Amino acid sequence: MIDRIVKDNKILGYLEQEILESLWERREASGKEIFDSIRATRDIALTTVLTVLERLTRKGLVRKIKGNSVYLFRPEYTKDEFARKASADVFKGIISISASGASASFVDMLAREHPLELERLAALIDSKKKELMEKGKR
Amino acid sequence: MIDRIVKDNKILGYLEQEILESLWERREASGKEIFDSIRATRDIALTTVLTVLERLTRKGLVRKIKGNSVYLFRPEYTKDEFARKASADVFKGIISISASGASASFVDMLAREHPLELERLAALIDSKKKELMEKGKR
DNA sequence: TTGACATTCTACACATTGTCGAATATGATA
DNA sequence: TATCATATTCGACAATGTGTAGAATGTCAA
Repeated sequence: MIDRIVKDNKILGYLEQEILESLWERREASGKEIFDSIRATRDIALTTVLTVLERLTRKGLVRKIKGNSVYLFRPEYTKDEFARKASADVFKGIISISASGASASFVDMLAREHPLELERLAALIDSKKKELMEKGKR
Repeated sequence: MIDRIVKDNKILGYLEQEILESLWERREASGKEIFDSIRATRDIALTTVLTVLERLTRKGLVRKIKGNSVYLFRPEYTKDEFARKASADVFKGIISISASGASASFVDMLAREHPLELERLAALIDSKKKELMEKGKR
């Protein structure tokens, strides 16, 4: 039920994310290379990949670079940067609905998916609190 | 640019969320009441509201109850529950892309939107860590 | 000039969301 | 009971986003 709300749990479409992931792995690649990497898994047309690459470029997520004989694509942001930026809005929306619910959910999920990150998150909070206190003083 | 990815920063459509919010405020209301509450702001048709209410019901977010002379609607979840559930999948997706990026972004956003919640978040992490340690022992 | 390969265009299908009018159902009343 | 007002449901349309890919076009070397 509720699952559907989130549009298949993706910030991007499946194929879009697939392609981005492939690009993150390679740092830079031609459309054909991406195509090959995806075709390894499933049947797909080259033009489909090209189209999506084009769309990602239009969205500002991928940069298209003239190479020697082919265009090359590279992600405009690192995974980290992307996660940061892309999630900012989602977080904002969710926090605006319920900050406490969002926190609880986030911690749960982080604990389940990346328990080690809990530590870093705690540290982040600490420094953020200090930062806020500094601001408060001024 | 990146803003667009998140489908207008919403987990739900604008109108859907507007209606849900109105329902959360009222605990329970007829379609007409919701309609009135929204029409106070902008021009909209009754049937539009009814339709969306119907869709929210189908999505399992709202319950439709036969009242005396009219159907009544009430949210199936509290705001908190909703935020928790709805965000779980989004968080999962984002964490899977980059746990550290997600954490950073979350803390930033929380600090900006609900600084007081930082405290509670820190506490949540503590208890979650303890919980994990317990599990570890067993 | 002709291929072979690269790139762009155009298009379709499907799902979601906002938007309503038209049709229909229901209950009170003349 | 026939009628009216009101409530509810149906069916539709437009816009957008995404996956999908064939057709058309461009480009460069032999």
